[in-house]
Amino acid sequence: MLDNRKKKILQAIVEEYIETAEPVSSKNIVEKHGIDYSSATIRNDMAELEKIGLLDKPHTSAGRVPSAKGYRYYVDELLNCNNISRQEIKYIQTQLESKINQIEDLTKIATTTLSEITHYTSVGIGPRAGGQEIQDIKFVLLGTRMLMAVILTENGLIKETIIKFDEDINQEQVDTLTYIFNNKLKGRPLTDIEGPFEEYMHQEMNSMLKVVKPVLEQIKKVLEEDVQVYTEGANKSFDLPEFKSLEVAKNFVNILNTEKTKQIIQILNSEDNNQEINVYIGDENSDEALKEFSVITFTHKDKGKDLGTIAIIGPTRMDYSKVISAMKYISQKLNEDETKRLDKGGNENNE
Amino acid sequence: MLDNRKKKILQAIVEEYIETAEPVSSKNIVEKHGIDYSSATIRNDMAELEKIGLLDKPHTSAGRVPSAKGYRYYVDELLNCNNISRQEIKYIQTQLESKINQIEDLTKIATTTLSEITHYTSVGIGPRAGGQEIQDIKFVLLGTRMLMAVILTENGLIKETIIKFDEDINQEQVDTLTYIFNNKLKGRPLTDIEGPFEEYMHQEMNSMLKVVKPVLEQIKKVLEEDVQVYTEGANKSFDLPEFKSLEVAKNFVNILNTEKTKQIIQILNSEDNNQEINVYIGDENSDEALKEFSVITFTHKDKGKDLGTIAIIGPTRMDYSKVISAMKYISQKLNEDETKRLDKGGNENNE
DNA sequence: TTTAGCACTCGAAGATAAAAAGTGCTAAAA
DNA sequence: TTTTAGCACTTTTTATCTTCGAGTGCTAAA
Repeated sequence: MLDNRKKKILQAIVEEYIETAEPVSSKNIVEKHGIDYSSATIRNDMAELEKIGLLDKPHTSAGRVPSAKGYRYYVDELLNCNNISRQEIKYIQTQLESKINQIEDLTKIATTTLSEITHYTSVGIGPRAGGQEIQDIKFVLLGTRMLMAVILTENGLIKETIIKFDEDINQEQVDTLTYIFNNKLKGRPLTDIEGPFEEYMHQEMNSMLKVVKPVLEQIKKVLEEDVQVYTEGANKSFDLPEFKSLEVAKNFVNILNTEKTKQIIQILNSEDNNQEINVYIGDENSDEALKEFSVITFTHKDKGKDLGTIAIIGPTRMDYSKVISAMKYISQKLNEDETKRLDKGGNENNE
Repeated sequence: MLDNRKKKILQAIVEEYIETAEPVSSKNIVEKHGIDYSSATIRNDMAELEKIGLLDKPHTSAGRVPSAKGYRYYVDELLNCNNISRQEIKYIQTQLESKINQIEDLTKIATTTLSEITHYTSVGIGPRAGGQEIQDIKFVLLGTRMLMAVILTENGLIKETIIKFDEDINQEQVDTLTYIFNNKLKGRPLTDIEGPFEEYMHQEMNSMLKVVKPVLEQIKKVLEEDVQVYTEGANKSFDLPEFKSLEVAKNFVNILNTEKTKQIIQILNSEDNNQEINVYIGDENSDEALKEFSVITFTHKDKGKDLGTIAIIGPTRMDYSKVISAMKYISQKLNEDETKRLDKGGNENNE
């Protein structure tokens, strides 16, 4: 357990370093952070904080820098998570209330807003469709050899895809298709489309196989692949001093490579953590590429159902207070809206 | 007009510089590019090429570097635009022939493929829907207060959007909607949805206004906004020596900012140029941010209709020969496939 | 018209030195 | 026991100078 003064010193160092990106000296703490002891006293405490592993020292004659563990302590114990101004609150409200037609749009807007408020790079991924219950499936014939499948889930997620055929198909076949799919799948999780349902179709619906097979394949493809990824404000990070190092900048661009981002966020989220907001600092990240960055994520959920994940990615020297405050507020706001949305039966005004 | 030797020297300098990123010396040209004159002779020619503005000199004791004008001459007069290997051709074929369901997918795959072949960053934007003729419009009721509109155009472009209502709507209203829209809009360009049609609806269809108004608004929104942008291989550029300069790297990331890319490519394409492939070298770009980069674009067209634009963005020291060769091949291949696709009536196998 | 030869220029790389910033420790003060 | 003044020590930063090498430009001859 740290005594009070050490806590204050750690906090001062973390906050000063977040602000200036320069190692913090004992003198600086006395002068700028109103801790009324001599610099020698501070130095002694700093040496101890370093011994416990909360601070690092770039070299002998530099000041101190928080270690990953130091940031962790700060985030867990010292951080003010209500660091958000009236203006910012107003801005978030305006943004989130703009006209939205789908859950994906909501995630996207939240992603953008978060990046704008925090000035860090944000990444959003749409909800994983997997576990959700199917509410309705529609098939629409487009021309003679093309079909559109529209799948609605309980949470208002809408997936649509185009299916093309080698031969003409007619309205009757489409109606049968609609009937079978709805009859067998309504109320079941999306994942049921693969597995038992597929087997059933193959065995019982032999006559329809020519139509059913491409449909199933295409739907499966869409459910697997189509996780939308939004990246916002990648350029903002490049103004940060840590991006002076070409190596860091390169790694960062590599991480934002869509393929990789998706993977990473999913790894992060799968790691049990059912906290509202998850913070991964530096080498706490299991992914090698992320070890010199920090990631803060939250998943917008409703009754345990995933509605999309949003993350902030930045240097370990990140303004945790600001990011976490903004996330908390956005998260809360999304939940309010969600409640409203469901109360109204999914019928927001389009105007 | 350049004499033969000067042409050869210019070509040697451009190609050597593209390969090594180092200023090229007179000695290098004699030794590595089989031009059988003394270095002094080459030096004299180089001085003249510099005087005409085709070469630049970083400083007195460095070799020469092509100027934007020099690259332009090279691209227009000296370039081998058939610089593509058997292997690469094969790879492109495989990629483009993979299962594709929509024009957007095709643009996306072509964008990815181009980046993979050239090792530069590529950007693709989906077709602008604007001018295309409407082939069919479908409305699908999803629940009681939600409608999906699906618009098919003559070229197989499919746009869909969700519309939400304040009040319940019924199947009858949807049928009326379908009838009116198709009756009035089939065979007309998409742009007709705004303007005369909108006025007509407001005047004649007063009874339906509550339903029609949100529909029109949402459709207009989708047609305006929803130009897909794909960026591929942004990380590849970061290995190029010009990206050692932080300033350059930063500008580049800024350009790839989705918003901006879209804008830029559309500016580039609006500049009359109805060439198959357009090359904009360094300060030939009107956009300030692009002046230290080169952009090569082509638009995949069918009967004058825009089916998507793909661009390569890289340093002015770009391997024009390789990029242009790859683009030419992809462009040609896309046109072949397009012909096939239309012949078959838009019915590719889904398998 | 071409080329050999050489003086000249400029940047890159290395060496040295002085300056600046901060710590760690010792010994004294509170 | 805790705090602090003071100072030696360490390490980075910055500036200046030198040297080295690469490459040109020009002159005069082939």
